[in-house]
Amino acid sequence: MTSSDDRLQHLVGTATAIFAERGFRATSMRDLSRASGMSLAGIYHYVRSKHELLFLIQDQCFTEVHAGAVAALEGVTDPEERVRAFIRHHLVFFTGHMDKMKVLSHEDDELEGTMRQQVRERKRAYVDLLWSLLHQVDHRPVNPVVAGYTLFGMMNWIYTWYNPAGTIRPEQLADDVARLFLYGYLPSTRPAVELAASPGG
Amino acid sequence: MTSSDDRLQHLVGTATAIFAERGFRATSMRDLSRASGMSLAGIYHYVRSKHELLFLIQDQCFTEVHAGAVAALEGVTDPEERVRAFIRHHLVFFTGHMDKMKVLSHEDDELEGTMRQQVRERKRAYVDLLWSLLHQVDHRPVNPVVAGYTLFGMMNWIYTWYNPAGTIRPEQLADDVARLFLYGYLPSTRPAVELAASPGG
Amino acid sequence: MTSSDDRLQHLVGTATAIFAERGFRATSMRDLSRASGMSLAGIYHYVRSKHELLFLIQDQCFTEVHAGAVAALEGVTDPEERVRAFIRHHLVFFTGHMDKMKVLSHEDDELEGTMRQQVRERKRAYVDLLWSLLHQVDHRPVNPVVAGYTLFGMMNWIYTWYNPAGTIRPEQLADDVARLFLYGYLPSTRPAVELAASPGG
Amino acid sequence: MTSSDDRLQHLVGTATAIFAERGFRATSMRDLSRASGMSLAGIYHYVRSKHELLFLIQDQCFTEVHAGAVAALEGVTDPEERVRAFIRHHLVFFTGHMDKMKVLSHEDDELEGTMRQQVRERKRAYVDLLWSLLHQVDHRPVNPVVAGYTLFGMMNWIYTWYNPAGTIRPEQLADDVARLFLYGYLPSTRPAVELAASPGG
DNA sequence: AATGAATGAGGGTTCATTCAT
DNA sequence: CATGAATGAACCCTCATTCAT
Repeated sequence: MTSSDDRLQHLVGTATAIFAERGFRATSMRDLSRASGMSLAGIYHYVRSKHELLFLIQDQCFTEVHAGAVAALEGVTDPEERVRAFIRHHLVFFTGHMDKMKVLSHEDDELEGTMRQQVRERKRAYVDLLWSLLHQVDHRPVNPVVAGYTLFGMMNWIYTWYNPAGTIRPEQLADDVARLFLYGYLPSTRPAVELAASPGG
Repeated sequence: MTSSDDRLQHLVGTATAIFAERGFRATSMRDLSRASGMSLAGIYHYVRSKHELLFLIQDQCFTEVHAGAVAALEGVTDPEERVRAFIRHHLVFFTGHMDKMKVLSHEDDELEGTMRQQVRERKRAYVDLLWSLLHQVDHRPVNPVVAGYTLFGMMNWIYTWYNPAGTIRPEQLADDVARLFLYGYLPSTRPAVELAASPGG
Repeated sequence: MTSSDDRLQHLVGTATAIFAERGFRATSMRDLSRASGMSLAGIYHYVRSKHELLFLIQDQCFTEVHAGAVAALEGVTDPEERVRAFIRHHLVFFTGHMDKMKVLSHEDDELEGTMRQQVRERKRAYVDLLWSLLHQVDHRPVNPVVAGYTLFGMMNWIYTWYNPAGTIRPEQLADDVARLFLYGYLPSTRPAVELAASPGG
Repeated sequence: MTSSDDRLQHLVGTATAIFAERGFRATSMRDLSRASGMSLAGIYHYVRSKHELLFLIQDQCFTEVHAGAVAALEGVTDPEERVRAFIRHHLVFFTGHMDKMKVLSHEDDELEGTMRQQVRERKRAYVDLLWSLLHQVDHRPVNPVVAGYTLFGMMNWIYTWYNPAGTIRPEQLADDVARLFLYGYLPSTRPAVELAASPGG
């Protein structure tokens, strides 16, 4: 027996998959009807509009990652470790939900009015969390705004290339990204070498 | 007197702006007609379809950045410097053409058939160029695929947040990103510390 | 209360009339909308495309005439009489459905793919029926293919000139055509033979 | 060097072929432009409209067959022989010009106004010619209108099935049709009369 | 709760034709 | 003569949504 709420979640899940695959605009309510097995009119019992479906996806997802990140940070005290934990959680979460990630990133601009606002707020809360973590770490003098967005870029861009069924494991991906963000692509960096070399060799 | 080619370029330019603003699918040919000042049917003298317009934008743009990158690398021999030059060119170019960047990134999946293929090839050539640069630099043992895509993520994500009219200058942005990618967010000392600490660790 | 099927048949009927009057290509879906009293979009609830409407007309009609012909032949054993029965049925049927006849004849080449194929098959079954009747009658040594097509020409051409509201009754038309096909325009023929055989010639 | 008139005739010829193949309505001026090698606007130097092109085809063609029929009848005095001559000419002419035949038959209703009227008159003259021939032959008591249209049906229907490149020679086709029309499909009868008449013939 | 039926608005594209050059 | 460029009107069809049942 499926409850009304189950049916809504089934719908939201189907929508996530199809929006991710085809794009929000390119998906018709008929597509959703077909894919979800619900009648076209039936969908409107659970949702006021196509846009509300998108809203639900994005709202739920931001709420979920945010809560997940908070949980992942619990007990971690070292600032650098906390950044690493955030990165690891973000990537493990989204490599497991590539479709949500795509819908979040790609359909970022489709909502309007109240829905838009609420999603924006949820998103801001999540972004602000990373922001605060970055501030608490002793860092290279780069623009912190740039650093934050850059890190999100590193992580979120994976929706364009990462294949969860491929050889790269999510944890490994997370480690690589964390290492790249924290220490950079070059080996132990030049300054470090200089420092290490100066006193005792 | 405007030549036929000028008119086409005007059209492509208008389309780039509107596609970037509203998205390819959300833009109607009537929108383009209005914005370009050409009649709806007149557009079809220069372009076989709405998709061809997208194709022209993407094809031209990839051709252009690729040529620009090659030019920017000319005379630069140090491997690390070459990576930096690539990053700087990419970011200076795209901060000056945010709309193109958005259309390239956001409408990456709209084309089909031959057009898709050709754009894919142009893109590959450009990506491969960065790939080769990364290989020639002595680097931290991270998955090179991950490193390349991650760098593109850092750079391309700017279409979601960077405001060319704001306070961050393109060159400064480029420097920050390059530094972040090459040396990481943490201050240079850190690896040295690890090294120093290892004997006792 | 009109059932969904009634509405479809109403639509098919309207389409038959207008396609016959104006031609398939010259008829717009808006014309059909106007004439049927259904909204433009509403039409697409019953039919996938304008071509499907044409398909339905042709498919139903060939199915109908074929069944009618088979019924008309029932119990008729004399080969010559069977040919006559076929002719009579064909002409009585189509003089009563001039619009269908026109759409069948005039729009014979508009369909493509599966629809075309299916209509072709239905048509072939009907034509083959006449073919077999002609073979079973003792006949003048003319090319049988020519004879068959010629007879269809005699009958089908009426869509270009026959007026059901005029003075010529369908049955009379059928008799005339049957007599022309079987005995020819010139007198003599069988009576002539009888005459020749008679004593006083 | 091609004269202006040659160019027009080239255009009319091309149009005939394409109208026959695709239908008048389904043929665009661009199709004609492509097929004729003339520019789209250039066509309008020779012709006021697409409809005028159809008019020229039909007008010329009816004029031509009519003149041909008159010539074919010259010197033939026997009424029955005259009917046969008409049939033979009609079929030999049109098997050699299948495309014209199709355009004449299939696009019979496209013209309007003066053009329509003039074509109608030319057609009437030609039809009346057959009419008069049929009246002068001693015939079976069928409705003469029916007989005339029926004969045209026998002959004109060939545009739906006859293949000039096939095995049936035009002359043979003409003989078969003439025999069918004059003597009918059933055997002998008639020859018996001829036999009976021969002693004194 | 669920759905078949219905629709106004709008989508991309093609058309016959005109006109400046 | 010839043509590239241009366009208003119209094409078939799809859309998100509503409503009677």
